[in-house]
Amino acid sequence: MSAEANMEKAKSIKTLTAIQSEVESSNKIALSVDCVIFGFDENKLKVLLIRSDLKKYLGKWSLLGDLVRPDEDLDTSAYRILKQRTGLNDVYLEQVHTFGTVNRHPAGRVVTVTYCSLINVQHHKLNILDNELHWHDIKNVTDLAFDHQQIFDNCYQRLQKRIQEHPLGFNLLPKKFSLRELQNLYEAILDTKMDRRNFRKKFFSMDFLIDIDEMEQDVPHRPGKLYKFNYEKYEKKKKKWIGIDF
Amino acid sequence: MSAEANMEKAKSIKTLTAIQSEVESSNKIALSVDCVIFGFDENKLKVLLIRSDLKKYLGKWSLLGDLVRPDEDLDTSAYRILKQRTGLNDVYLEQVHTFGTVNRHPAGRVVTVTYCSLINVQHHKLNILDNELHWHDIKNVTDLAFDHQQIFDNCYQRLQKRIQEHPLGFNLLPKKFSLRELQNLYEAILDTKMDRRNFRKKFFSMDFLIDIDEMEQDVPHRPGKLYKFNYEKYEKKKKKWIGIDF
DNA sequence: GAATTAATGTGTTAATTTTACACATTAATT
DNA sequence: AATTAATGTGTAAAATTAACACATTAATTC
Repeated sequence: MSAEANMEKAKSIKTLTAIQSEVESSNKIALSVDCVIFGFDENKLKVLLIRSDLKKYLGKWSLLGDLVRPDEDLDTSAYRILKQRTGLNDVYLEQVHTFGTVNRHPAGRVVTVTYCSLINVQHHKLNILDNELHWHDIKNVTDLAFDHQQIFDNCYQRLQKRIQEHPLGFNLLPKKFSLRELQNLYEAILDTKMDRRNFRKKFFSMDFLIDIDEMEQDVPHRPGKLYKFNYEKYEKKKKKWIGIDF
Repeated sequence: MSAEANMEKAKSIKTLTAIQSEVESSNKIALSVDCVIFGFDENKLKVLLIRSDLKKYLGKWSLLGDLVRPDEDLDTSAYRILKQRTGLNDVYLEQVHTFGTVNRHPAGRVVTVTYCSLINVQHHKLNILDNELHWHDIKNVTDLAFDHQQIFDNCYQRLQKRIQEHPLGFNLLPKKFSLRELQNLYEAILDTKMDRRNFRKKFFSMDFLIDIDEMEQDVPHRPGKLYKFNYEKYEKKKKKWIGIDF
């Protein structure tokens, strides 16, 4: 390689000290977090949306988001937003993808990091009395503000994939649940019908269900047994599996 | 809910117009892209690293990264960086995760979006003559600058997972390859030994291999048949699978 | 060039996992 | 007491994965 070529190369590869000065310059970008919050109610998978008040998207619904503060970890930011909107902090929350096309936001360049959360609708009803917030049946989620439709689709597909690898669904159910409720949830998320016997077999073989020796109450049919999720056992088993962010 | 409570709520839930003004304010963060570039050479999985010239990390190795430009899509930025470092642009490139703890970078608040790429070392030897760049055996990758060790570990684990779901490995091999080379690659990535017969059976049943009716040349043993990867067929099949970012 | 060596190339069987499928049981309702 | 609609369970077939051994080829050695 010629000296000229090396010079050329040296120019094209930015050094870290160069980056350092750039960091201090105005070479910055607004960064936001958007949360796709799934719930499960009336046997339907729901997503929590907020009404957009931006002129361009007046009347449209959008995801729950906010700018990341300069002194705030990314994950912390996601938890803050979730907390602000739902009052909840002890939930499954996972980073999904970062969206950063130049013109995705009408207010200027905003890169957004998406997080996904699964919460129990029944336990947090009080937090969504606000008119601006609403649980939407995911079947009716279309035409969101900004690129939020794309973000939602991405998260939903990811949820469909991950629920088949990990028993995340428990986060959407009450502490005590019947196997029928569990199956309804899976059928709603995956948009498919499953064989009841094979479904039960599969979950029992996973060995994450604790038989609490209680029955459903006030159901208009033969009550089913109630179970709790064995988080402890799950956490132990997770460590033995291969993967990143269990 | 009382009027006061509603006021309180209105304050805590930031409106989009509020965000708009914030976007224009100084509430911005430096955003970078870091690329974890995997290669395969001498039957070893390698990762391309650059020598850090930041005082704090003098002598340490780091990932290839650069700040995202305000007028540049995130993906575009990743491709630009890859192109700058390797001269390559037509490769598999995938966003992995975004790292954003406050103190991850000594130069200030820098949130970084990680991308992962698989390239063919043989085809791009010329681009890494630069002393500052080096292919590291992944077994010897420890103690990188910044939080790059964590980022690398994350990408490597993800690669291990994804290679089992998708035949990404072809991107690391020359256009023509033998089944032994392919298996060596998988064994290097997954750090395991596999049964040769089952491995071959599996790949043939996938039906992504084109028999080009050529044999290995200049090997010190019985030459094996050479194959090409059927990208077209793979692309077609991808569409039928469930998932996000195939 | 014959013998040796070290790799390629192939098929079957067992084990495991997944799928398909039917009937007895229970408790609420009529 | 009879009816209804759900829960709860087991088995057989099918598909997938795992284990395993020997003949073949061409380069190398003698």
